[in-house]
Amino acid sequence: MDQNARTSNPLIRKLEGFASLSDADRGLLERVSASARPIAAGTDLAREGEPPDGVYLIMDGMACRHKRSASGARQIMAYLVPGDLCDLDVALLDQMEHNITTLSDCSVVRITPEVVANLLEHHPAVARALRKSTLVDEATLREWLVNVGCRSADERIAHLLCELLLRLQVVGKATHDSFDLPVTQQDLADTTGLSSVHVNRTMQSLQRQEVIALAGTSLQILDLPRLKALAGFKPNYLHLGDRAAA
Amino acid sequence: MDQNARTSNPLIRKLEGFASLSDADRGLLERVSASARPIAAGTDLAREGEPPDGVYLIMDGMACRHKRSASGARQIMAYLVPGDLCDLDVALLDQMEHNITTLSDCSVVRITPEVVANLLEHHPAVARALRKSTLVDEATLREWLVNVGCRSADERIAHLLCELLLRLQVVGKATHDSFDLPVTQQDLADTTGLSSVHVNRTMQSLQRQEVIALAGTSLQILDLPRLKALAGFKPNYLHLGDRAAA
DNA sequence: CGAACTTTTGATATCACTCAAGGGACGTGG
DNA sequence: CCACGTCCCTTGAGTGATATCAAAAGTTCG
Repeated sequence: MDQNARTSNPLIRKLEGFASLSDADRGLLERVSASARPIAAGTDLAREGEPPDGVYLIMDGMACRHKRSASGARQIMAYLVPGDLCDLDVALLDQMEHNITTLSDCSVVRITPEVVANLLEHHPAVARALRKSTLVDEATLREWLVNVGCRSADERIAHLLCELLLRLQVVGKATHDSFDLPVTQQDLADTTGLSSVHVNRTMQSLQRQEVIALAGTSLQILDLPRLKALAGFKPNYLHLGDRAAA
Repeated sequence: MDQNARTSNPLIRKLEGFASLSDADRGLLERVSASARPIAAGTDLAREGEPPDGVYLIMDGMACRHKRSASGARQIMAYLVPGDLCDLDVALLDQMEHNITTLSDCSVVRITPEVVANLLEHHPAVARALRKSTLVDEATLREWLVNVGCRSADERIAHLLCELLLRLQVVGKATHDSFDLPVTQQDLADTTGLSSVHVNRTMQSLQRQEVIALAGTSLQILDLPRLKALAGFKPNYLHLGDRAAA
């Protein structure tokens, strides 16, 4: 089943880690994800206060969930990377209570509620994988709360980078030790609950320690064991099973 | 349908806000929740690293999800109040990646995966309500991330209290302006990412301003508009619809 | 080539933390 | 019924991590 995982389709790669898919399942997912459209950076896919408009699947690039507090500060609550899709059951809600916005140029599929319902009802393996994937998204959100609630600035940044490396590796968007991080330091600040100035200093410190190297938007992890140790990173919440070896 | 909501069953009260239930649905839920057992404060219902053991439903008291960071700090990631139930699909996971522990003496129902599956497959209105309820739990988690990521100490505490008042009102566990808060200041600290000393000072300040009054574990909101304003509280994430009037 | 955005740097400020000790409240056992 | 232990709340003093402010230096792109 692993040779099949060598598809370049990030959704299929991810879901195969959560359930064994049949050729028919894979074909179906291939067809569902074929209608990806390019979306420019900074585009809202969903807006707070508006009714949800279907389920979005990211095929390339990065997007995020975020909202603003009453005082105007922005909090990013999730990164959506290739293979991620937002809220299977979102159609049940009248209103979004947060925004979904692309952070970089993206390739995105909009899946209608009908197609989602069909997947969930008539394709049990896919349904299981999708539900499991949703549980992992929730676990990730909880881990982010731990990140902001409990960890120091250095730990927060290190933890975020560990997580991204693993998640991107799973869908074939990271090599052994590097990946593209197409977000500003302000975005990282709004993700980690820090100021952008402090994110800058923290990233510099990690570079001076030769734990990471940054060239443009390309991030290389020079010393992953060290980065994990700094972060106190335990990958169990991603429920990757044996894929967590990395 | 509102006269029916006057049941004292917190699960039914909550779910009726999310979908119209038939008498049969209500009867079924009544039967499911009839087997509540008393559980002492400080008991683990689920432990990190262990396989999940079914779905828990809180009928009375308060429990929480929490985990410890590598450095030993505890983060509480959710409060479970009467009517709340944890992760419908949790049976899909091999391992818990967080703990669920009672904060006070509780009355708890363990629902087997089979019963959950039956509810989801054969009782569409109940299934819709349960799924919607899960979406609200997620939205609440996101709001908590905003709370720790963006807000000052006073705002965090005020926001938490606003949320609890509303959630407890929905299930009939709060009067117009007061409810029981059976948690220590250390618990509140681990919830909000503050130190217990600072929680103490913040609570005192809210009392001095005559926004709240605390007598033992009983909390009274003296000036709800003020408390909401302090918190920048917007209840939309709870998806209460017209019940959010409070 | 200029405008807009992002990164970087330095100086200063502050909110919340830590440490440490005292005072209640509550329960248990003598 | 009192003594004692434990847990929680409270207070004060000192500290520190991170924020804020402001400006300069890069970068990107039309």
